[in-house]
Parts: sequence; C-alpha cells; structure tokens
Amino acid sequence: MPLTPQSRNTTMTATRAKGRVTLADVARLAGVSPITVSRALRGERAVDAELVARAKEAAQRLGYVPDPAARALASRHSSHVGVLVPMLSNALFVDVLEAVQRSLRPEGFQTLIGITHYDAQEEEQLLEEQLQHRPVGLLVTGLQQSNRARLLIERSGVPCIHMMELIPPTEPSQQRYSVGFSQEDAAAGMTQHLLSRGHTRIAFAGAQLDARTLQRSVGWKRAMTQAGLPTTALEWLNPAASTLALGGQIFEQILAQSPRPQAIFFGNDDLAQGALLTALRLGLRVPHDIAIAGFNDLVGSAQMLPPLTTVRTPRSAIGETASRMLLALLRGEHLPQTRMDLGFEIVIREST
Amino acid sequence: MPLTPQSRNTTMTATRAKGRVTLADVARLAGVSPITVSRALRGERAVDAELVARAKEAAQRLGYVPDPAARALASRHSSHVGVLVPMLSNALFVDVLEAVQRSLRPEGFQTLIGITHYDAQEEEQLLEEQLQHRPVGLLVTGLQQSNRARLLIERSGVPCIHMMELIPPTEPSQQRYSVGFSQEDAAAGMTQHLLSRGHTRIAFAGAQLDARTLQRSVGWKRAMTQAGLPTTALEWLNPAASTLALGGQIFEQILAQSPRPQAIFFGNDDLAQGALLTALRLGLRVPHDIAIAGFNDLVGSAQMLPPLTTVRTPRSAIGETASRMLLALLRGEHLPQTRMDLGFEIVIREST
DNA sequence: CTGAAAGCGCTTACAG
DNA sequence: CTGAAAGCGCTTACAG
Repeated sequence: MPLTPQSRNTTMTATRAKGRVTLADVARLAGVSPITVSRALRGERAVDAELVARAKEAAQRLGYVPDPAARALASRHSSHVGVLVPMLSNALFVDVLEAVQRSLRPEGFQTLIGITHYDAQEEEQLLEEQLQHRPVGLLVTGLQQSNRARLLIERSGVPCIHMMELIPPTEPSQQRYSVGFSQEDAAAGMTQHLLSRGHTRIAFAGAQLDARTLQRSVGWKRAMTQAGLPTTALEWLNPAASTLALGGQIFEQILAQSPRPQAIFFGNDDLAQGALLTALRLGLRVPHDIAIAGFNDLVGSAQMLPPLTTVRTPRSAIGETASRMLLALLRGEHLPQTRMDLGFEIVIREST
Repeated sequence: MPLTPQSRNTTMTATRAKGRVTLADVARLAGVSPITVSRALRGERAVDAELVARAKEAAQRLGYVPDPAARALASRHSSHVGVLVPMLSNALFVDVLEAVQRSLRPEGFQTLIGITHYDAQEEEQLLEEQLQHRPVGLLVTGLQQSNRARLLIERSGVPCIHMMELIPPTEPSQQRYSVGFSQEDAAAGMTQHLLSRGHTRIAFAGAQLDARTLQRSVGWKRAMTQAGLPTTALEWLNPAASTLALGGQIFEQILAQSPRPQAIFFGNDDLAQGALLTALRLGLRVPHDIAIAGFNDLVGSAQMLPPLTTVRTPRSAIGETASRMLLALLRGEHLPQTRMDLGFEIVIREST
C-alpha cells in the first residue's frame, strides 16, 4: 500500500487529520484552551506567565505554524503590506524595496509588490487587487494617484504612506502620511551648484515625465529665474522611458542647438551616464567643453568618466522610515510627524 | 451622532453587516444557493448556463469581490505564487520578475517576492515564510537549495519550477521542473568566439561566485582545454558582489599580471562595464590593447565605449515560460517537457 | 486572567 | 446539474 497523505494520517491519533498542526492541537498538549494559546502566542497581554510558557513550549514541540488565511479571515486583516513602485528597472526603487522588506519581514509582514509602470490606470488596478487581500498597510510611490485610487485607499481604511514626495505642509494632515524630500529644492540646489561654476546657459533634460521629474524641472527653473537667467529653449522634456540610450540621444540633440548650453542637468542619472558616454565617443571633454550633472546617484555614476556630479537621494532611508511609520501606526501609536523630510545631498564629482 | 462604520450598517437591511458583500448576498439576489454562485463565478463546469448568467449579474450588481482569505482557508491553498530571486540590483532578475508578474497577474495570482541575497540560509527562511501562506506554486532561482529547503519544497507538495539553470538530463525527472539554458555552454561559446579572434591567453573573471558564475568558469575552462590552451593563473574569482567598481579593480589587477592576457571574459556585464570604463581612464584601447567580453547583455552594455560583446540571456522568456509551466501544472496538465532549454545568443559588438 | 460560543466567508465532499 | 451540511483554523466579542 502506498504511503499517501491520507494513509499517513491513520498513524496519528490525537492530532487532527490533514497533517497540519492546529491551535487545537497545541491547546490539547498545553492543557489550556485554544484562545489562551492564541493570545499567548501573539504576545497579547493579560495571560498568565506560566500559561504563556506552556503554550509556547507546546507550540514549539509540535512545530505549530499559524495559518495566515485563518488568521486573516477571523481578524479581518492579513499580514500583507502592499507596496506600489513605478518600475524596478529604475534602480532607485530597488533600493526602496530592499529597505522596505528588510524592515517589514522581521515583524512578520509579507510584502505585496505592485509595479505600476508609471501608469495611473495600472496603479489603480494593482491597488484594487492588493486591497482584496486586506493588507494592513499600503506604501505607495508619489502623491499622484487617480481619484478612484485615492477613494479606494480612503474607503479601505488601510493606513497609507506616500514615498519619495512630501505632502505640502498646507494640506490639512488628515490620515495622509509622506516620507521623502523636496524634489524641487534638490533640483534647485543642483542648479545653484552649476550657477556657482559660472555657467549661465544651463539646460534641463528630463525623461519619463513622471511627477518627480517635473518637480525637478520646476526647481531648475526656479533657481534660474532667481538668478535672473532665462530658461527659454533650455528645457528638454521627453516622455520616453529614462535610459542610457535616450540620454545619449537627448545629449546629441542639445549639442546641435546653438548657442550650445554650458551645462546640462539631467533629471535622472541614467540619462546623464548616457550623455557622458556619448561625450566620450564624440571626443568632447567634460566638464571643459560642457558640464553634466545628474540626479539620484545611481550605481555606476561614480565610475563614469569623468565621475558624475549628482544628487544623492535617501531612498533606502525612505523605504525604512516609511516602514517604521507604518509599523508604529499598526501598533496604534500616534505619529508625531505625518511628513518626514529626509533631505538630499549634492555630490560634486568631476563632471561639473 | 457620528457616522461610524457601525452606525452605517443600520441603513443596510438585506445585506449583512460589516459592509462586505459576501457570496450569500449574491446568492440571495440571484435566487440560488451560495455554492452555485461559487461554482458559477469560478467557472467550474456543471452549472446551468442561465444560473451562471444570473449569478454573474448579481455579483456585478453588488460589486462582489471574493475574499482570498476565506477562499484559501476553505480550499487549503491561496492565490499566491512564491518567487525567489537572489538580488534585484542584478538587473537580470528584474527582468525575470517583470515577466513573471506579467504572466501571473492576469490569471489572478499574487506574486510573493523573496530576495535571498545569494544566501542559502536566507533562502530557506524565505521559503518557510512563503510556504506558510500555502502558495499554489514556487518559482525559484537555480538548483542549489539547501537540503532543508529542498525538503520543505518536497513535503509541501507545491509545484516548483527552477529558473536560470537546467536540471541535468541524467536526473530522473521526478516533479522537478527547470527553465533556463546551459550557463556552461554559453560561456564556452563566448570563449570560442574569443579564440576565433586569435587570442590564446584568455582570462576569466567572476564575482559573487554563485553557482551560475562558477558554471561559466567551467565552460570557459572547457573551451580553453579543448583548444589545447592552459588556464593556469588566468582565472580570477572574487567572492564580493558583482559591480562596476569591482570590475574596474579586477581589471587593474589582471593588467598588473605579466604576461598580460589578450582578452578577459567577465562573468557578468557589470564587471565588464567597469573594466571598459577603467580601460578608458587608463588610455587603453579596447579591443586593440586588450579584448573584453561580458555576460548577460545588461542595460548599458550596448552604450559602452566600445560597445560590449556579451552573451544575451533569455531572462524574460525564462520568467514567462516558468509561469506558463506553473499555470499548466495548476490546471492539472501534464508537462511534455520538465526541462526547457531556452538557449542564449553571443552578441558580438566592438569590444572583442 | 481564562474560556465557551459564535463566526469570519468561502469550498469540499456528500447527497439527491 | 443543484444544494444542505460541515468545516477550513483562527480571533472577536462576551461572560465569568
């Protein structure tokens, strides 16, 4: 007779069929009621220390593992946290995700990762799917959710932390949390650095044209205007995805313009890296012939030729802080700050 | 009186409290039993066409959404698929993940992503966590799981597809599925290309030293040996993570050796890219002074100076095929092939 | 501080 | 082809 899962059960008497060790099994062994075991294992207070010890030992002995589905059904919420990021090919978000998982996993939460591809429709769809799983929390990128998405979040009652951007201090802070930095200030800061080098014709080139890239262009424009400089014909916006190859193309387009800008500030490092490589190919000397700056300090930027001046953004800290805020919220704590500005750093290397 | 979730319920009469629309609500509206609605909605056969229509309409009208937790509890399996990848900072796996999600989401499956950091212990841990969620399937990277991990998978009875590497044809194909290509053959192929260029001192440089990198070194060695060439003092293995910066360092180390190799085959593109940039900095002409080849055809390799010769690996196809195999398995289909060789392509650009 | 009862929202056998 | 019963494995009120 083959040893099927069924036949195996015949050898087990006290424990239930199906193989799985349940709370009832643990309770029986510990000599207490299942509810007490449940409370003991979850560390709920108001359980006698000795019973806790007995329950834990019994659970250990039987190799008991709580069933997340049963738990979710009974408690009306799962151990999932939904995370929405635009795209993993942007290394930025890989760092955010890493930090989120590193913070959430030890606390027993599973991350549900949704990739929106910078598409509000898809984000809405993903949100809907994630919400079906009754997550305990939501970590979303940016503030530009569609109206329906916003409504879905609100009505779900699930706490939501927005990452990367900051909710304007003017907004009445009602349940909306954000962790990030001012994209606009960071871009203005980089522009000021370029201005301090004596450049006056500073171009801004952005791709993808997501909200954050646009905010960076606003920061650039602000710094230019404050310096009394024109920005006309210096802004290069391309809706295509941000890549090395596109950076090279945009760079060549800009070079064809006359008068040629003295510096180009790219809205993301991959564009700047592509420009740097193209400059090398064309025999242009950076920064002597033209200065190049990037944004985000992505992998490879320090290895470029010359090494790229860029803005270092705190994405790991953002992922970690967002997770910590969520965790605090789940413990029922009140957050002293609903808006966490983690700042940025201008990293001056040799390309400017 | 404030409108709390509780008080809101008083306005609803027919439907249940708690707000959530349940199967029972749909059944009531459709005038059939809940089981019939359940079967109709899941597309289970053996339900009268008219009742199916009525059930679906009622579900639609009420905005019914099945509860995954209840479903999982009753059916003993969730809608989750566990996916294990080593690291997202290796762009390779971002492509795999993209493809997996693109294939699985439309079928109603949620992806549980675990990042192992190339650590067998962590993989084991992640596996254990994922298995608690009773996934319907597992997609894991490579074949080198720890014994305990292997046991966990086996005993769970959850179908598992291994990605990237191929299970040796000699292994009795019992329940183990694999999709990938021969890392060894691919490396041997690249080495042959280098040999065809007339090089005889061809070095191999690998980092991270995961199983696949090591298989590539074996392929390189095989091709060299077959060509009657020595490999002594030509193999450079570094356990550190594979990065542009490390590639540059290894490159300089190799250059210090004499006689200097005529070509270097890097086990991953990021290393090769770092070498290329360092060559540029040192004023070495590639491939004239030294030829450089990579592996994987990662983003940026085509933009390098000179563009990098490399092996294009079918990671999107791997993710997609693995998903499709899993889907077929879940439908109870028998897979004609338990081992899918998706091949590779030697992409010759200007660096060799 | 502890427990008996009820129920979370589905699906799985089992009848008919 | 359809349904009444039972149960999946927990936790939430509610008592004591």
